[in-house]
Amino acid sequence: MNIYDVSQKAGVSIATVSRVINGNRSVADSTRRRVEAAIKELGYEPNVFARGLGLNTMQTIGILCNDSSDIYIANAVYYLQHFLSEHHYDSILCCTGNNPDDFRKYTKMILSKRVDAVIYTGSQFILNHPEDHDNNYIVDASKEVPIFLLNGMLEGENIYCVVNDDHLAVHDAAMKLIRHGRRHIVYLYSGTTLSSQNKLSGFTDALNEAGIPNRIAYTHLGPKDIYAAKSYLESLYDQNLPMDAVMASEDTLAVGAVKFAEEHGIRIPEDLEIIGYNNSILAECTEPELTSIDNHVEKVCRTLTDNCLKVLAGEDAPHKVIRTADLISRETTVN
Amino acid sequence: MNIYDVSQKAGVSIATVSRVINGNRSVADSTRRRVEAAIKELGYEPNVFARGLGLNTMQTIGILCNDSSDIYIANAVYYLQHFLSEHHYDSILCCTGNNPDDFRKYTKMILSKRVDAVIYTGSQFILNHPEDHDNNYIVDASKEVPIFLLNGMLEGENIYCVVNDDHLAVHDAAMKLIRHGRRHIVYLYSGTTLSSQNKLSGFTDALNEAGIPNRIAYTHLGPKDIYAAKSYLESLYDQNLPMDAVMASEDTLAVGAVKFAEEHGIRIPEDLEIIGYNNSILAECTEPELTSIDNHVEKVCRTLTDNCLKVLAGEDAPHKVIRTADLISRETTVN
DNA sequence: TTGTAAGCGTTATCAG
DNA sequence: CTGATAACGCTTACAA
Repeated sequence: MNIYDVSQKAGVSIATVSRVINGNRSVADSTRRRVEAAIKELGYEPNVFARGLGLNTMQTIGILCNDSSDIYIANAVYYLQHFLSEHHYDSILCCTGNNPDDFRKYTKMILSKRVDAVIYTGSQFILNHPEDHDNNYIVDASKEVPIFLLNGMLEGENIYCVVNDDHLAVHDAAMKLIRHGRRHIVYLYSGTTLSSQNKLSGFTDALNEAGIPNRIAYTHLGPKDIYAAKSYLESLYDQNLPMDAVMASEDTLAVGAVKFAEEHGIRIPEDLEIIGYNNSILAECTEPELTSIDNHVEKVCRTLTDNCLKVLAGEDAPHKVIRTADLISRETTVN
Repeated sequence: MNIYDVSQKAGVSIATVSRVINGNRSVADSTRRRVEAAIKELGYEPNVFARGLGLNTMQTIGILCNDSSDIYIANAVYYLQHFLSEHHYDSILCCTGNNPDDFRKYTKMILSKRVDAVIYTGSQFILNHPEDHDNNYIVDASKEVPIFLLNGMLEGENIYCVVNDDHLAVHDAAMKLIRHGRRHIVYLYSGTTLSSQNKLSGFTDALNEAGIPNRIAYTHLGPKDIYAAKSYLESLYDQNLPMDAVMASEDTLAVGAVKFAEEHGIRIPEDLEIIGYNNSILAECTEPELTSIDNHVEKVCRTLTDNCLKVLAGEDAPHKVIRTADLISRETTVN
């Protein structure tokens, strides 16, 4: 079953069939109808390989992420795939893990599949040693296909970024705590990605602006470490260090803070306010429920895929979109 | 840059280059080395489209799921993609939603991409009205490529299933509660999938075996409805119906049960035991932490991909693998 | 508006 | 063991 069968059935040449399939204008209406009927009747589907050979595209987008089982990433992947499929683009998913050496490897792999674009989901893909040309793997890739970064920033002619203003979000949340009179705020974070750094600097900037001595304690934990967060806070507690609020770069870490407070009879939010990040379902699981920063994954993904579709259609798109996140107040903060 | 360039550089014909690329035995070692050197030097990568055209395969597996943002599914997708990529298979991800009409549509779509196999992740793909030939869309697909069902059961020559014994897991967990003296167990569940039905019947069978009048209350909620679960329990409570344990088909629903108990000053586990399902991270977020049934997603996925790779290599594989789940005891049950 | 025919870059079948 | 050469199924100048 191929294009010849259709052409025979419709009594036209394969060129005409091809034109109909590709929505080419110059086909007489009557001919078009005849061909469409033949296609339908035979249940014909063009061979994607042959099509790809001719067009050098397969309507497929490569989605790279470090770990699609992470709640935040899983949501992002879901929305990306969903929005792209609305426009008849398929998604090839590839998880790289967190080893930067693998970023280049998987980028090459996905490019070798001749995807039409690559989406990097998560700021860990942006490495921080410019002198080592660490990010060249992305720049190189951008010479082949347009590149889209979700929560990553990189300049480049063929590179398009959508980022959350993590700095601002954390800054404002910290300011809120400071206005509540909190002076001993612990910041828990994980990783050293661009996003992590922005969040952290948002926090320290807020303290500095408020003239609070920047002797806050903070540490570096894994992204899923509820218990590491809890025991870190316990170690501070055991040292009798004052602590009246906790901010976290991930909801998981904030969950650890809730557990810590509960175990030590510390009242939330009276004695300890807690703010998480991502506004994931975890924020609704704890008691009291977590106040958390929501960066609107769905909208971010929509913006990114809109840009992607524009670029693929040959239109212009902004190289840099900055979105703001919102604080969702629940029960671990005052008010 | 194509196979001709390589052949020229190596001073051989394209046929020989092709043989080297495909690991064909009948190439002299010296020739092979020469070709490999040329490939390396030129950084040549075969064109996947042309390759696909010739071989009619692209080393790609289609993964269908209803919603990849669901924690359980996200984990499954992660492991599937990961294990397949270890064997140089790429994954096309496609989320169908929960409308059965779309199952056929997306199946067709993914088949039109000429994937080498299709994996259906989740039991909702198995519909329950045999008289309507509801599942023919899978059977039809199995005529084109091998089909793998994760947590779904369907007979068929080219269909391979890996399922958890949900019935047994829930049955045993219920028995445990009964042994603890619980007589008023509420079962919360979501959906009407095969898996849901098995869980439910495991529950009712246990009650029957124990001679407990099967006047348990249970209800039908969305899979992510923490609050629906909570308010459903509240409605029972308001009616003064006795209740000394809650079992749930999803951790989210069990989280709702914890919230309910907390709000009404009901002691866990003394007055109310609670058992969730999936042993997700949610089980670790509540206080007390949830006892939950773990069905070992990673191993299930490993078994499935092992089978898949075998079948694609032309080897035999079992059409039906049944795995057992384990109860992970935490703080919402006695002992 | 339509058809002819030349690619696209492989793999696979023959001969040699 | 190696090389011509015919598929593979489609797109797209170029002609008509």
